[in-house]
Amino acid sequence: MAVTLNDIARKAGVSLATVSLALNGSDKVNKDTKIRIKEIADQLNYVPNARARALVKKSTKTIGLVIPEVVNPFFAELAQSIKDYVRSQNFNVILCSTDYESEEELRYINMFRSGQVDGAIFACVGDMMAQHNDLIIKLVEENIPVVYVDRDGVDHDLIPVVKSDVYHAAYQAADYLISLGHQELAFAGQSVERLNGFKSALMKHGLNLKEENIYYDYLKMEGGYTVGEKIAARENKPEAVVCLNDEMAIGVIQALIAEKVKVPAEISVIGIDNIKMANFYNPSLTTVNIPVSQMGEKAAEILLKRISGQSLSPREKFFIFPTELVIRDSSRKA
Amino acid sequence: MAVTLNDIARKAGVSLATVSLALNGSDKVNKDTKIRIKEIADQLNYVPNARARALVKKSTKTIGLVIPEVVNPFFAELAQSIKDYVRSQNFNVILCSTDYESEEELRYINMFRSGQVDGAIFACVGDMMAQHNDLIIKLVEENIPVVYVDRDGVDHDLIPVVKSDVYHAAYQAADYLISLGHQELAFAGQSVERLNGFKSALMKHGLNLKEENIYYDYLKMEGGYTVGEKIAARENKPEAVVCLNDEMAIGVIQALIAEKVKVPAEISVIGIDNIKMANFYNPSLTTVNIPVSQMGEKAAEILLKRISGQSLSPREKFFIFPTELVIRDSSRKA
DNA sequence: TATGTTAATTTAAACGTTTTAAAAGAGGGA
DNA sequence: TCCCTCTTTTAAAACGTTTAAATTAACATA
Repeated sequence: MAVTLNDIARKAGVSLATVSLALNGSDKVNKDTKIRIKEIADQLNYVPNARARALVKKSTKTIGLVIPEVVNPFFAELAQSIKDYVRSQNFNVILCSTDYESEEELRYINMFRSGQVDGAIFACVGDMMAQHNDLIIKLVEENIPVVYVDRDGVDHDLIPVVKSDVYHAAYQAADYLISLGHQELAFAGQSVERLNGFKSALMKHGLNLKEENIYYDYLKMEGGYTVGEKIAARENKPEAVVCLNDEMAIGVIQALIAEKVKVPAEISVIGIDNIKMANFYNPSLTTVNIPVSQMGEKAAEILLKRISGQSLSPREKFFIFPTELVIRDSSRKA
Repeated sequence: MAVTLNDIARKAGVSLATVSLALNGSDKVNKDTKIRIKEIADQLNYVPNARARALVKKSTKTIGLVIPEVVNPFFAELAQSIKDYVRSQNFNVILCSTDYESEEELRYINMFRSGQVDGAIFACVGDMMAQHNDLIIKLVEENIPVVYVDRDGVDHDLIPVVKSDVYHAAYQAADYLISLGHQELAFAGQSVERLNGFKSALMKHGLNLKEENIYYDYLKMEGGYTVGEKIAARENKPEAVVCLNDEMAIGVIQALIAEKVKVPAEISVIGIDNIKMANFYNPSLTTVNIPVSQMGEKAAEILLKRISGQSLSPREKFFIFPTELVIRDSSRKA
């Protein structure tokens, strides 16, 4: 159905090889024939068959991106920035969302092994994903470069990692709240790294953390909402709460407001990520900025470097971005 | 580098064809050899080369999805639902975001023509995109099925369209506000169809629309914000405003609040889409629900039907979803 | 013994490119 | 005429599958 090199060759009265050469701009073919062939190709509206080309060139000009879900402002922005960079280098991206299911990630890994992509970025979090690390290493050994974004690496020499300093982000958040005079802080969300950063800030100021102030709830708005409800129901409430991410923070605030607890008058709430919504929420959300777009771009850049066979500088093998406190209206002095 | 059928054949001492047949479960090959071959394949960790397979089977088990941007709750949800359905049928999706640029869409169309996908869904809006309709028809004629989502179709028999009744959605929004007793209504956003729905509601109630009450601003939160500012600056403000989508509505409200205009006490604001955030915003957003997920699933279902060569019922060629008013806290009686 | 049947395996072509090595053609000089 | 060089074109292999058709082997039937 579709036009092939052969069709053009027949029409131009030359061999298929000449056509291929001509269209690829080889200087071995006569100028006039080249022009003639190009004209015919245009006229027939020829588009080379990517599958056939990929088969012989061993390159698909496509990368895979594995994220937990698109419906998540953080990962959406990550995806966007990766796509933007990669696209500027004439690559495409196959978006693979796992819905936090380990099984799904496995399917994607196999798909990548089947030669569908030239490389892949894994931005999937979660402990059960760690079990795939060896499979992913196998991927790399089969010459399909991989870079991790915000996922703990295995062996930096095989798999570069691009991260933000979320430990420090949580530290900054807690430290800031304490500097406002708050003494009893709560933490919402399940993330060892962030919880540790949170803890270390308390420790530094000689505050101790009660078990009841840690809420291991689901990392989305709904999870935040239930945390907010639990807090609202307590007699002696914490003075401030650090949330794993902005979505949770919004959920927490929403629940508190619904239960007539004033934010920030009675409780300060702070998020992490600085998604766009943080600035448009009401009250606007104090948070810690994580430079997602920059991270995505960096990861993409590193991956394409790897794909084109360039070697990486030591820094690029473990690239960590700093975070920054963004003060808005969901927090205030004690 | 990667393991091929040939490697397995050599190791098993049979021909390549037998291996292929065996692994594809053909009942022509002897039970024992089949088992033996499968064992060897497992042991070598064989994954068939998708490019080669695609070349001969003329099917990639992949579809393309064209949307304006991932960083947009509406399209993110659409993408998610399409991916979910398609994935359940063992297809993958290449996500293509155009950033509202016509040029980008063109590149994607050509990529689709190159045999990268078995079919495509176009959810891209915008007038300048219409100029690609003939190219897209060419795509279909080359046997790459296409379905449109929320994009005006050209010829229903070639390109099925899945829509929601946005005209009616805007009508519902305006009609509801009028029923609350509001007389002077504003509209924010550029969408002929929605504006027309809005107008028809006014007309039905004998209200006339002043030119100054139409704000043709950008369809995102920032756009909404500037609309909000403009409204706040006016002496005689409209009593209520219908926004093209929830994002704009949030922007409008945010600006109004910043300018000390109370929502909904002084102005009612209503959105369209019913994104998740609408429910978590503060005040929670009155809006008109558009069943994105259902639309995505339907579109995917229709596309896969087409790909597998099934014919469509007349209804499937133009599938329109009803919308539904969702009353929350950003609107109230005059 | 010849013939037919069935089951298992293999050969070979095909998919649409790229690319290397070889062939063909055109001049030019001796 | 022969040989050399240079330019242009072509043949053919390769990429890794699938699959229709051909082959082979084993065995039963007449």
